[in-house]
Amino acid sequence: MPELPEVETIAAGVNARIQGERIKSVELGNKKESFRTSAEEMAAGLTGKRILRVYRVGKHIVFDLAEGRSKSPGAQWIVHLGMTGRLLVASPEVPVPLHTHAVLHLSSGRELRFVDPRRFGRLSFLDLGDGRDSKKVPFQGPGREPLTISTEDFLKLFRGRKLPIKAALLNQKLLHGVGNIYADESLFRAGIRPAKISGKLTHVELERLHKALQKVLQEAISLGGSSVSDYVDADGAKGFFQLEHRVYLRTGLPCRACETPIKRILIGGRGTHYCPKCQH
DNA sequence: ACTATGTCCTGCGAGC
DNA sequence: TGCTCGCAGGACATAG
Repeated sequence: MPELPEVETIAAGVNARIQGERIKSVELGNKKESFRTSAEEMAAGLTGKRILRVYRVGKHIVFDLAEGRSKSPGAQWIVHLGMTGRLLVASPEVPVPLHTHAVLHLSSGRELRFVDPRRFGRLSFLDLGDGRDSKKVPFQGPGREPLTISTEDFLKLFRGRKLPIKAALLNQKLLHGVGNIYADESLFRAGIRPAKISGKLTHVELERLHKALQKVLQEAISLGGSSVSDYVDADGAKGFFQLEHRVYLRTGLPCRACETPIKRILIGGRGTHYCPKCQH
């Protein structure tokens, strides 16, 4: 489940490998659910464009694309990895994995492949036009960036809400980029029970959560993210943050702080892990 | 305006 | 050993 730190790692890895390359041709699969923009429109839009830059917005990977030698993006390719999506840069002789839904043939002769067994991932193409149409704005993501949001704005997002704080953290329209791992991990580090109602958190608790979330995300980015199930970054290397998990998927194991067994409950249908002694 | 629930999809592991 | 079955979850549609 690639979340913000994993997507950041992958985007940086892809950028380092293919920045500046031109997309010579495109092959798209027939699994319609993978495409938010029709395959025809996407293939036509991508073909011939140059990749200016690859970066992360929320859990999305954004490719800024330009025509010819232009340095301003006239279009964007947006990749959401869903649960099991992967972006691989490979030579043509490397066998194409099962569940490959898109292949971009690049000017270097290599291929950028989008592989996604579960098909929760989504590809979209955004035409930005010549920059004069105010409706054609660059992709901004559904919510606010957790790494840069101010404490004041963070407090506003969660005040007055009647759902569990864990569910609120997962809502991408509030903060984008936080998923199940980092929701659980940040709540542990802030000492807050995941089932606690968002609107009942005190000012102090929300400040602690804001700090804890930013810290845990930054720590994870510096370790290359978590590789819990089938996430592999652009190098094919795995991240190491899972070694730092304090509660996520540690049901029944002793809390790293107090040795109380970690509990697992369901919140909004999601597995949720916490320490009953450290979190209140 | 919010919040809750069901759905999509494949791989994996438990259980027989 | 080999099979079935239930579960995992991010985003979105739909319902309340």
